[in-house]
Amino acid sequence: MRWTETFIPTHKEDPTEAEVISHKLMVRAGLMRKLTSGVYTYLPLGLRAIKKVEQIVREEMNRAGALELLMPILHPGELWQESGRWDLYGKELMKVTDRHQRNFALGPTHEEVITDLLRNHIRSYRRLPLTFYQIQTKFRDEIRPRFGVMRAREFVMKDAYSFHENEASLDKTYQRMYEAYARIFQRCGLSTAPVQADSGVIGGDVTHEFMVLADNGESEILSCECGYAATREGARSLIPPYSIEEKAKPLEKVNTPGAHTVEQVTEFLNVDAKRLIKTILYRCDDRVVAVLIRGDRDINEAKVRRSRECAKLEMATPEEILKVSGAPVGFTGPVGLKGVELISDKSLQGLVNVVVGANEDQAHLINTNFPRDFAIDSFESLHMAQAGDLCPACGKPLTSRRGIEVGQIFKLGTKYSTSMRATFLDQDGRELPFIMGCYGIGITRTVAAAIEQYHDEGGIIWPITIAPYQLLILPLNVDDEKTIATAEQLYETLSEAGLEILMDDRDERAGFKFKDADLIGIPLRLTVGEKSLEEGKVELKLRRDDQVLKIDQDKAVAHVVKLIHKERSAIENVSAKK
RNA sequence: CGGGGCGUAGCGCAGUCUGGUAAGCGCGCCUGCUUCGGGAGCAGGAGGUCGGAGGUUCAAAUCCUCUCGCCCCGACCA
Repeated sequence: MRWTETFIPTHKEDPTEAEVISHKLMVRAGLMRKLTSGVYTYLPLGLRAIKKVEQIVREEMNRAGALELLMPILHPGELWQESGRWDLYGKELMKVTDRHQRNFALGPTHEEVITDLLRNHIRSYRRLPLTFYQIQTKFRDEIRPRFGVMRAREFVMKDAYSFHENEASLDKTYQRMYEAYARIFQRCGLSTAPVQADSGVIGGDVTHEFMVLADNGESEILSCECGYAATREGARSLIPPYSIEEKAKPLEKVNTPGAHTVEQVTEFLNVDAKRLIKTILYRCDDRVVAVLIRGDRDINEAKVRRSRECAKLEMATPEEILKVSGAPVGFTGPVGLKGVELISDKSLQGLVNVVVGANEDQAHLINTNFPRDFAIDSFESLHMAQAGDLCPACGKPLTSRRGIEVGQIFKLGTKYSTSMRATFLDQDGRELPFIMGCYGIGITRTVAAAIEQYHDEGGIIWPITIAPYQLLILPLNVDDEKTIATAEQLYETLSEAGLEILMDDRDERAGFKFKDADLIGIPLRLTVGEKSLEEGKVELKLRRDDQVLKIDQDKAVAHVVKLIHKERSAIENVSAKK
């Protein structure tokens, strides 16, 4: 492709709206433009990088035995009502109505549609297992889109769904996908870490996220030197033990005017937050559950949801709190709390003489002890993990890093097949729900993550496997006949050799073209200029280092082909061995 | 959803408080000359319903009301 015949609107200045480097560079390098909040047009250069990632994903999905199809972006509302997610998915589900006022949703993910397909067409265990995938635009009405394509509302995603007759078959496919994912990200040149995660609204029990480590990533990863790694939400950390060597004192009520947060209460009473119990009321489907946790810790709602097996979990409203506890928000406590389940995080074990809300306006109880003053129905791990907690695998402290989630795989089980009555007949003629798995990769986010990982002050440094072009030919002075003739000839010969080439044939000054070359980050650059041509040479340079290699004109083709091969295999052979 | 900020030329911004030759700057774009190996110089030029609607006024980018869009922070931990 000739620069003058394509569309690469580069910019010298950062766009004001961009915060993170990948967003800035994707705009500056002419990869994309914003249409509206969280929605982008991918320009030719950006689209080429996206297509490269897609192709790698496609190859690896096919290799793993998945079948490509393409599902609609517009989903009938009934399908989502059937699975229960019409109400449960949340506001991110973009709902629309057609001219007949029929309800539709823009697909944020496709479990419903694929399950509907399978239930209509697969009746026998003999056809299982089956895995389908698609690469398609998704829409999620994010509460706050940001960081460009990293948290967009409209984005390209690969999603795959597998169907099985039993757990063993699901395990096998899950493992296969896990390995495919590792290969995909390696082939994209990315270093990723698989971590244990929470399954959120998708559902299911076992799930891993693939993270690209990046300082400004949105997700916090807790990891241990033993190899354990999990997201903050998914971590099963242990809280360092804290016990108090004190005799139980008599229960006492104290006035705590105006103190309705942990901070205010601890300050008012001059006690450590660890000696306070927070009592949080949740509406869990149709019942109310009180969750107790030590004052210095936060609750992991995903754990509560799983523990109570409820579909919808929300904090109780102030009205509900008043009704249940008899006191306004800020004074709830476990003593005398009636009509609710009382579950506790394990962080309460070992506590003596603690502070709790009195279920009375402007009052707390001190020197509370259990089971003397109240009973706890069960002790479970319900806390949000944090750095410094202990590794569930080996007991050493966990450390915190940040990452960008580029892929996630789930064992769904029968969540959707049961609610949507998608069944097959096993060999004994029994009707059973499909056992499912699902597997996503954020394609556009992967491109952004690659830029986060590979850039310098000058711009992007594409890994060659996902670069929009492999080689940039840069004739310095397009008015010089010899220069342009040489460049044209190299362009032609190397194109015939199968290389993807961009030639900067613009009539611009050298410095200008060099700056743009660095900005758009094509991995190899072949500079053709009068000075070197006098010696019969052209100049070959890798974007990622500073060395300029002067090579004989007639050896240039062979050299370039060899170097590209070398660059590719540096990335791809690693994955081949794994 | 709450709070804050911003909408003026393709991009980045000043001007708004204090209404009146305040429609301006830099980059980019067009023409010409010079220059030509890391975002050139000079000269000339094109380009704006000042986000939109309504209002106040002799007069509105500027004041008032409404509205739309964009960005940032926060979002119930008792």
